[in-house]
Amino acid sequence: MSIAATTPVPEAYTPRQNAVLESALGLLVEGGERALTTAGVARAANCSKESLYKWFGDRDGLLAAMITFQSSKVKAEPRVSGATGRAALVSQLTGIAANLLKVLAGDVSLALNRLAIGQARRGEADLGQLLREHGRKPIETRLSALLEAGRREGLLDFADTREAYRTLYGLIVRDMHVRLLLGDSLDGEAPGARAAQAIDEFFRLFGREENTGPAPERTGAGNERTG
Amino acid sequence: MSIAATTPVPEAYTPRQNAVLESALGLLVEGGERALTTAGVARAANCSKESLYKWFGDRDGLLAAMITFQSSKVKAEPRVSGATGRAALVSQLTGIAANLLKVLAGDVSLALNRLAIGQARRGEADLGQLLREHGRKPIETRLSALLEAGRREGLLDFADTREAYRTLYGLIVRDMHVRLLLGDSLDGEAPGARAAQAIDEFFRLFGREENTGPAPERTGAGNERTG
DNA sequence: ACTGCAGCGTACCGTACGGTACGGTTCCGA
DNA sequence: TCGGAACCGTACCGTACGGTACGCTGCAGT
Repeated sequence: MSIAATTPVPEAYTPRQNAVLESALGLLVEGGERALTTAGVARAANCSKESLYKWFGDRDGLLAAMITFQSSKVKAEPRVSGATGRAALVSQLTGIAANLLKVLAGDVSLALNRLAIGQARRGEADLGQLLREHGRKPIETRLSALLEAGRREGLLDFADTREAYRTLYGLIVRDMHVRLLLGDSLDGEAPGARAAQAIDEFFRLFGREENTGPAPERTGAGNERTG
Repeated sequence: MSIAATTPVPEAYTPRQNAVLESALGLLVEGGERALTTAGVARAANCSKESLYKWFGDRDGLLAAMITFQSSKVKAEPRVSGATGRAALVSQLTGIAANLLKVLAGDVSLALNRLAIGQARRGEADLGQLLREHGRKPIETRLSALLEAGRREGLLDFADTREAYRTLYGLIVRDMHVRLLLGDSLDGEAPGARAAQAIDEFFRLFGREENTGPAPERTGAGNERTG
């Protein structure tokens, strides 16, 4: 409950601490949570347990620091380009979608999500909230901004941004994330192809046909799918 | 690794063992995995640890038994009605979707998924595989059968059943499952409304418009293809 | 009534882990 | 050169947990 409070202010760690967090993440990606013992982290990072406790205060503090550290690494997202038009919107959405799939399927992301989920209980959800805040909020804000821009341009038509975002998320990710979390391996499922298809489906649901050229839905032209 | 092998054949437990598994599930729903100690289960179920080990062989065996037991409880699904036509298909799909949402959001399901996910590692995924086998496979087969029936009736149009199923799953569940697993609480999001909307969206993607009109009874009519 | 079995409750063991303490070393500023 | 701070490595402590052993009770079969 005091995860956000244990770290007083710094929020940015020294290079040495970053290295320790890095090897801790490696340890987590390998053997899972049970491999993430304080002694193990100290041994893997060539540091002392005493330093660990001094820097992160607690084992939970270490876990929280690992999450914020990892999210800070992924923050290197480029800004949205100012281009307008349907093609630009589709391109940007597809890029974000593919990136989302790639991130979600990454080893470190999966390990951290497994850690937070395994930790979560009914009410208390320490790491889960932290992970949602640092991992999912950014994606949501970026996608939502893009959707609303598309709506302002008259390319998209939806009432509730959050609802539209969630549907888009569902079309992109489907059950892939939970399957991966449960240990399944995604067979083929190239991120790029899936992203493009999801964006296409999203436009068929929320696109304004006047701007899409040959309106597919009303004319019964058919929605051919390629599996 | 020997989860499926530890239980020799029975697969069905005595009432006493069922009661023990029930209280173990209750213990898991409450305090999470760390509350699920062998001593705790024995105390909560008024049985001895020795009996626990005799019945389930191992702590992992107990966990696996909890999963199979819980899935056997949910197996009380009614068969599909033989009714045909678009309305009947929509009704059945909506019912299954709402039921899926309700099950996924259930306390026991969430607790077991958290347990299996927390346990899962890169390669090894003991409980995860078991959960996928007993929890997700049934839903997939039922929904897939329904989708293919709709396609045979000319109500739906898709090439790959598995792909269509996954998109439907994404439309229904979206990010709700992972959010719940991470400890978030679904704000409003009534299962019925979400299910109906998801089915509607699915039909807008994969429905054949020619048949959306009043087609009340169509006993096994073929696929008339226009154009 | 006798016997054996299933099961409860408890005690016990070994290990593993979170957390702390301590000595030794390096490095930096005075 | 000195003092101290940071830190490494290791040893140590208490506890908690998985797993086993043992004594006792109740019940079925004969």
